[in-house]
Amino acid sequence: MPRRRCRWRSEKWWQGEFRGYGYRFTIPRQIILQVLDESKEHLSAEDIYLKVHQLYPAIGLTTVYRTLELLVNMGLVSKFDFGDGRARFELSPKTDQVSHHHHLICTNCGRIIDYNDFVKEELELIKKIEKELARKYSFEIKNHNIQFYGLCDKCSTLKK
Amino acid sequence: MPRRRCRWRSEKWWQGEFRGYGYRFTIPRQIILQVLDESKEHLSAEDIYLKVHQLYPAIGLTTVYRTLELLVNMGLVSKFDFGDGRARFELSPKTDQVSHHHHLICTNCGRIIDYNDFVKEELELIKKIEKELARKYSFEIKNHNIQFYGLCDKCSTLKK
DNA sequence: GAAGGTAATAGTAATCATTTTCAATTACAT
DNA sequence: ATGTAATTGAAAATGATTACTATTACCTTC
Repeated sequence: MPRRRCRWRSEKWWQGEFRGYGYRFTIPRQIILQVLDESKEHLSAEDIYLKVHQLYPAIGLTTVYRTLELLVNMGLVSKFDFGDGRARFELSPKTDQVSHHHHLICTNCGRIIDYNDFVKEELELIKKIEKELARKYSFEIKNHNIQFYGLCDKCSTLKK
Repeated sequence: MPRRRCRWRSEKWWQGEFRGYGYRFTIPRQIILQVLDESKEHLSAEDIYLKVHQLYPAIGLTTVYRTLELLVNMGLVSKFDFGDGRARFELSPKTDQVSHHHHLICTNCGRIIDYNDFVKEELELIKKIEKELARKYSFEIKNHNIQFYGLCDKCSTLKK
């Protein structure tokens, strides 16, 4: 089992990222990144707030929202909508802690399955599409989102 | 120029769809489908309500929401989230009034561009992925969603 | 063709995630 | 150490969507 480094104590690679943008690397920002780094799940803003709050009760929900927005703009975090009325957040794959993946969403129970089968093929096609669309529509593509909706095994059998 | 048939006067093919589900084909439902059929844009619930309201002021916003939910469940309408906090609705491609397409979303101005370049290739890959994921995760895929985020030509040049 | 029963509707009020406001605090360059 | 703009937290505001309730439209059965 790989030993987990205590990332948030040492000078973090994120810190440089903040400096580059001219942002301060404050405690709330550190803690929020730490929480995102530690749980690979698809956390809502409130989920994150609750975890952050355990580590650092002084950090408020507003700050969580504000920080997440910042991180999304910086490209460190990806924001998703799975159709349940609340946004979800994950560290971006470019942070290389996380492998590139997409999502299966059960429209019945809300379960989310990450998959990375075919991601290579998907990414190849996406790259090709991006290039063509950039040319045709003069559109500068920064990001993409692929998701499948349907019924997970449990809900699928339940409905029969 | 193809002559537009006056679809909502004649017995509409939708009507049968409703009967099949055991739902009534009421005036609000007709009008909402008509509005969706006439404007190929990406309308929010309120956009739809305003258009519906011009044709039939008695129809309320609640009914619009309820009907859209019904239509989405029936598969006649697709629901999208473009990240601006309100859902958007379009007639589904399966209604064959609309060609299958995906979306480019400008994260700066919110402009939406429909594209159907590469859709054939996308659909082929998607079909392959669906089959594999269905097997591997016992997941019954009903639908998919592909979108690209970035900057449209105007916003891209503005930022330089 | 009328009565009865259920589905569908409108309007209002409530909900709930997310933003805004604003005064107080803090990071960090000097 | 200090000044200053960036950052923060609490409370209030916002805005899309949903719940509730009384009413109405439609279909069936007689």
